[in-house]
Amino acid sequence: MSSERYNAREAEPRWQRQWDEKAIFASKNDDPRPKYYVLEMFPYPSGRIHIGHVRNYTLGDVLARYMRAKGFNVIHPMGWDAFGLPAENAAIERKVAPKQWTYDNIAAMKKQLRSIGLSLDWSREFATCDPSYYKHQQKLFLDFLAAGLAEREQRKVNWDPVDMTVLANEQVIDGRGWRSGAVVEQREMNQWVFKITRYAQELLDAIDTLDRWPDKVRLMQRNWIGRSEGLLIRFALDAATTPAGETELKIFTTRPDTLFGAKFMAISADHPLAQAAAAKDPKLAEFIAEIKRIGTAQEVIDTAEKQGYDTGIRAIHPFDPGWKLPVYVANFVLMEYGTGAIFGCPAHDQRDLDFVNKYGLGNTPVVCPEGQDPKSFVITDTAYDGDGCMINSRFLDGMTIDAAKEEVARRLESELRGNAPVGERQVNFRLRDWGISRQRYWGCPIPVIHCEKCDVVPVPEKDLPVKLPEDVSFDRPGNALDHHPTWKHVTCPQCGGKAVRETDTMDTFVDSSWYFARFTDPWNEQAPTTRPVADRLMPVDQYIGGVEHAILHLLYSRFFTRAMKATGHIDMDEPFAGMFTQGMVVHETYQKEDGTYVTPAEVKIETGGNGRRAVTIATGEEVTIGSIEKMSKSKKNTVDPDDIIATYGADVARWFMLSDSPPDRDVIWSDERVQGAARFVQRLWRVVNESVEIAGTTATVRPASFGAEALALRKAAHGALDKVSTGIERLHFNVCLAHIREFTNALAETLARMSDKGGQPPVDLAWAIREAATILVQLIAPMMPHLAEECWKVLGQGGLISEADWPQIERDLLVEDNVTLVVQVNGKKRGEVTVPKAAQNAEIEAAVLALDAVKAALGDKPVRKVIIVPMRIVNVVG
RNA sequence: GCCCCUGUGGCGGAACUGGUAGACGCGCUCGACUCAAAAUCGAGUUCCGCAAGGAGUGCUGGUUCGAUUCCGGCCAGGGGCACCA
Repeated sequence: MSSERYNAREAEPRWQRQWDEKAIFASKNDDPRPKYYVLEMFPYPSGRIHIGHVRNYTLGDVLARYMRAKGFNVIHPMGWDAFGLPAENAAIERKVAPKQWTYDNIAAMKKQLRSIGLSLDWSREFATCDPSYYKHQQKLFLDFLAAGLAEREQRKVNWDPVDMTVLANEQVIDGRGWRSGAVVEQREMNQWVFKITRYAQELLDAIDTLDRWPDKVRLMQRNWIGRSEGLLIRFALDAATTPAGETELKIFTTRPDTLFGAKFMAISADHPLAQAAAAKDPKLAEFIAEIKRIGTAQEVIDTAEKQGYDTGIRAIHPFDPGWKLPVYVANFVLMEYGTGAIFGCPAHDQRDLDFVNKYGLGNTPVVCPEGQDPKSFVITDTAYDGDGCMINSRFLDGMTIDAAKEEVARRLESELRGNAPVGERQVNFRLRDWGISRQRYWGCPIPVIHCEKCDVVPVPEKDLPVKLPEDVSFDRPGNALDHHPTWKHVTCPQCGGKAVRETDTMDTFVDSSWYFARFTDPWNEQAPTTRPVADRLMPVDQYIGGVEHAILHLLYSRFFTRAMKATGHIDMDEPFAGMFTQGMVVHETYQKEDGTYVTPAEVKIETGGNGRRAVTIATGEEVTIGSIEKMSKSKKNTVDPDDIIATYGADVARWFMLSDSPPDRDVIWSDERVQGAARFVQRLWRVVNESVEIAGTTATVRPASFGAEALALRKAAHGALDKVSTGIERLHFNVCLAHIREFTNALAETLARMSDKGGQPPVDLAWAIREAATILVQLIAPMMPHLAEECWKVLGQGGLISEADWPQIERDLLVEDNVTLVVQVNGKKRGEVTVPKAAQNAEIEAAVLALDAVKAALGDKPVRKVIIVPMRIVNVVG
């Protein structure tokens, strides 16, 4: 063989330098071509790129490079989601300033990203911790505040008394703070919230328009928003039993049909009525305190028993003034949902049934399943929540559930007490407003000032950004910003009196809720976006990231885009036209006999006829090959992108990431398969070089006609081109790669035949070989750009393949004159016939019935029917 | 508990709107080249069977000339939500 092995280690940095020097991936906002915006979720600068990033960015890069070749102005930016807790932890543990730590990490990771050969537009880069970014975020906050989309609210939060900070639910483990281990308290605190609930219905409805989003994500968002329709009912309270001033109790129910099965009312411990009653009843006060102490942490909810305390208050049934219902304070009623009060219908709700069975309140079934005799229908310890016919319900008897719901709603809506109707149809959402206050230093400062006289005063726009101080100390737990000796002390912009800054910073999810819009014009120093530019470049055409962000990040971004529209920063509702959730990279685990894990780099896989075994490289000790799991430090089943690139090169890593597994499923990292990718790199290199050796590079005139062999090769080339093009557009990369390999095999076979014959190919075949090799290289260019550049040079093409146009498909070549039809007898394949495409059914039938295999399969049975599916199949029914 | 998704060779997976199941790759077996190894090339590889042939897409019914694909029931694995009234 004349050609040398392809040397990725030498070639890759060389091409990366060339791309950089020519800045070919930097997109311009005045580019007249149609835009295509590809975005992968930007990384948190933890210090190192992990293999999941490599997958994420490779997927996006294939699409970006393809769309660029198709003539689009591709926007493919990258930045850093740079605020967050790890920087503060580093500051505490390693005595390095959060800012320093973050920017060092960014520099290191940027270098790693470059080594992957991604076609990123670094001219648009920013980090969310840059004051030039968060300045605009503060402006957005002020605009939202002015528009009533940001508010201050009393909220219950998880408070870690040792670290002196609010914790997210995910940071509370078994009721304790994840870092301090302290028992977490529920505290009422003043929090800044974004009014996402104002868009609940809109966010829900618009999910239907997101036709390029995964169904799974859309469903998760629907469930998260959690719309339910029901009836708000004002129960009157028996005056003799209630604390002063309380005359009614509002409840929300989705089952007004079961109103005649009511046995009790239950209210949350936080309900005002409960508070009022507790003022007079020390035992109740104690009960409430107990409930609050236990809290509502996940663990507790699963195990805690339903508990209630009879307040002595009696509510009056809306359809029967004489019917009194006891009002309990119950530990399972949430103040945050509905009105914080319910009526209990034990026969048809399991939780209510458990409750009455504990307190001996009994139950009355009001919905009778079909085929059941109402007289003998009894509920003991399993509630019935199915369909049926109303019973024991006076004027509702005999109705369906739906009719009964309607009737109750109709009657209560028209019944007035005071000036208001007793019942009101209402829609409730599970979605809550988004609390954004965090008692953290390393986040975007909330630009408001608290003045004793003027209350909350927005920071004037001219004073933005409110910059984070850099001389902070992390000696004490809690918010370093709050501890800073001078930072928070300011004069009030309104009255000039003494005032303090808000020391809470924004949730880091805020930073990532609009970065995609900022990428459209990160150079604008005056405003978050440049309207015409943002309107033209948005929405993101294809967004790619992990499914773990299916709800929060994507929902917040959808809200933010609407809020930015309402405040005039952009003119659209949906930020992401296409969304793709990629799977994880997983790996086998290896365990020594003593149970300790070993990294893949430390083991060697031995294969043989009797299976695979793993031994350590150091000692040869056999280790157990364990389950395939998400890569994690604790299981030590990680691979380092740097190692992979150093050993095999970026193209191999990229090719591997794209092969075999569909991008939305998990991919198993396996060294054998990585080697398979490496083999393909060399094979492709050989095939291209051989093509050039056999067919030359000199451009020749396209022959007027092609012989059979040349034509076959051309058909393979254009067939592959067609399939790979549509495959990339559908993100079916694994199938694209299979087609590329098939086509490579076809070209290699043609070449092999040529060298067997030992001669020069005829001009038509030489031309076809050159064409095939060129198309092949262009097909792999989005996936393996470095190798493609190197091959492009070998092919004698000028310029960079990264700047070349996607080849034109000659559709004529995809059309066949003859079709091969599969022949079945009674649904079983018995043979094939090849007929002219224009053949009439009668001709086809005759040809099929003449086949020996068909005659044999039929035996002496007569032909009853012949089904001919054009272009596909013939089925003879005997 | 509620909702959703997925089950195809030894493995990852392919199969357009019902129309040749197993493309492509990994692994394995045999062979060529080599003193040898690596690399490369060739042949084979769903199962049963020497073969002819038969069976086969988690199991089980159904619709259809024909089902991996559509419908019903079940089993297994994974995910989301979860005192949501």
